[in-house]
Amino acid sequence: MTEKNIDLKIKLIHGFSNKVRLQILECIKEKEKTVSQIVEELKGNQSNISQHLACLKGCGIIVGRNEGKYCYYSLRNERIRELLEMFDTVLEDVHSDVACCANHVD
Amino acid sequence: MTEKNIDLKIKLIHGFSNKVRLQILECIKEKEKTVSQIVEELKGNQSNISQHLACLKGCGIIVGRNEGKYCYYSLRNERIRELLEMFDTVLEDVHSDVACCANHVD
DNA sequence: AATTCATATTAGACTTAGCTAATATGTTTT
DNA sequence: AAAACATATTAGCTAAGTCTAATATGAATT
Repeated sequence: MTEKNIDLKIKLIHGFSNKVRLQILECIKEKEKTVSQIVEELKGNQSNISQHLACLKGCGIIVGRNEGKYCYYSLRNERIRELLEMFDTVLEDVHSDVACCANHVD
Repeated sequence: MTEKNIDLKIKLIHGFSNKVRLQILECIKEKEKTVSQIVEELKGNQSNISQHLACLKGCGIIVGRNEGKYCYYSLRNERIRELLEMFDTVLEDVHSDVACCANHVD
């Protein structure tokens, strides 16, 4: 793996490593939604959500589609969905250990 | 997904979202290694590597095994390896999508 | 039992990520 | 063309993550 590739990989994974972003992904997992729908469902701050959407888009995790004044976001493809499911699977394995990771703040 | 579970999920994913940690994982992917072997191979700082190992361990991504004065680290299980491979697969997608999407900005 | 070796921990500086509030851009609606 | 609406961008602040250097712990060697 090249230096450049590992940087891209970090960028990709980083896209998943935030609560708001994970919630956005859960939110649009089944079907595309507009920014305001996401803001509404997550009870979030519009600016904040918009920034996270930009991040997810920049990471290649989601895609945006403009329609008039709305912008619909959805997962980029099926593999992203599979990856999300894989996280859940691994999480089941790992459940108890993660709970005591000292390197993170709750 | 419960509130608590989503936090655990973030912690797990966070474990993968750092260059040094990804390099460590690549390094021990095939077989267990001692801390000093990892430090040597990555040409890294001992303290730094040790902290990242603690993080990976705390996230349930790797396990440590003491043998005398040495400590051997390895991937926790096969699922972790699969997840690592999944990242590469998804990364390829992102690459190829980007490659054939004229509208994409860097 | 003193020294060396392998690893872990701590402290402090530095960097990056994330948040909110304010403002800008662009598109409909009136 | 003005107002309302949807989304994006920017600025400034705070919190969290990461690094290095120094020190501690604990096992093996002498």
